Amino acid sequence: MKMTTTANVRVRKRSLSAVCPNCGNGELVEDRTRGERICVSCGSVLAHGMADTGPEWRAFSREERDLRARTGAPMSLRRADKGLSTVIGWGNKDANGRSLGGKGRTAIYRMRKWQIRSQTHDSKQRNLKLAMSELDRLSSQLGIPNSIRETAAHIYRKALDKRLVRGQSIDGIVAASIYLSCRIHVAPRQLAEIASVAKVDKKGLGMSVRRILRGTGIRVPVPSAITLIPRISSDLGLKGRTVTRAASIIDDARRVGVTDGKAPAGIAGAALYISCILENDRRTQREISNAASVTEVTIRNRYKDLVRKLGIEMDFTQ
DNA sequence: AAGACGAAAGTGGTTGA
DNA sequence: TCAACAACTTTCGTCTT
Repeated sequence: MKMTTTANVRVRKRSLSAVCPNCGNGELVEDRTRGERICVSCGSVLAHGMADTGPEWRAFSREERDLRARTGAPMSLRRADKGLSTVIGWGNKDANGRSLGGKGRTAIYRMRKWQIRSQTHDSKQRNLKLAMSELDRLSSQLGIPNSIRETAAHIYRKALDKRLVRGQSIDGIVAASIYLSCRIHVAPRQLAEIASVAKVDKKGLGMSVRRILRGTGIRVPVPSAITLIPRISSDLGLKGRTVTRAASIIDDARRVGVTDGKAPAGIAGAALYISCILENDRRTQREISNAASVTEVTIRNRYKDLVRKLGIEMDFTQ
């Protein structure tokens, strides 16, 4: 993935020329959830992998976090206690160091008791700490923006509450939460993509995803081929015209009903392959299959299908 | 030599009895 | 629970550019 000089991107956002260098007209729009800048008229993705505004450091405990953070405490679902807990110490002394007498002591006992009950202390907190640090690590590596991270954290908490994490690897459930969160934000990543970064295999990840879906009753939109187009085509560095053409091919395909039951990535890859040829912006089947995380064979099968069923004229002589 | 093609066998998931 | 099934993958030999 290309990295742009991200430091400048955000600061100079307003002073950017509003004209797309690809199509010459059109207006540029920043899509923060995907970390991309997009031309509204031709659809070309002009920059991606934009600044990750999260901290560049990692921390494994509250103490480390507090030590490293250079700003005040935000309230975030991604912190094990949402950053809001108060701790009552164990000594039977008051603020001046004097021992407490009988009455004060029983009061403190009572407060301590309720405080401990109010945080399902130990195991859950420990679990969340590990999970949230893994969540940050994974999503940084995948370039997942904060909004999607928060949703992922929310999903993880839900899973934890429903005891879905018991007996499963924390990492696996975290990865699954990220996967689901991406789908909810209609910025789908594929299982294989996330599995390659997480310490779980694709099969295990899929099982965790279904476990969460079943256990929590969360509803997520089914990923469609069209939502995969921006991601795949920006990896390939395609022309804007090629991208929009691929999108319209998928539109047609859906109307004709060619997309049912097929892997969205296969359809997306095939549509891109076709529009690459039509727009004379050639990419090999291998390049596309890599970007779409499917095999060349699948690209071939799908694109034959599409060409046949949509009656697309393919002219290879150009 | 690289890319495209398609056959054959294998895999994991879904469906229906 | 099992078998049948569709979609997809892997592998590999062949053809095309």
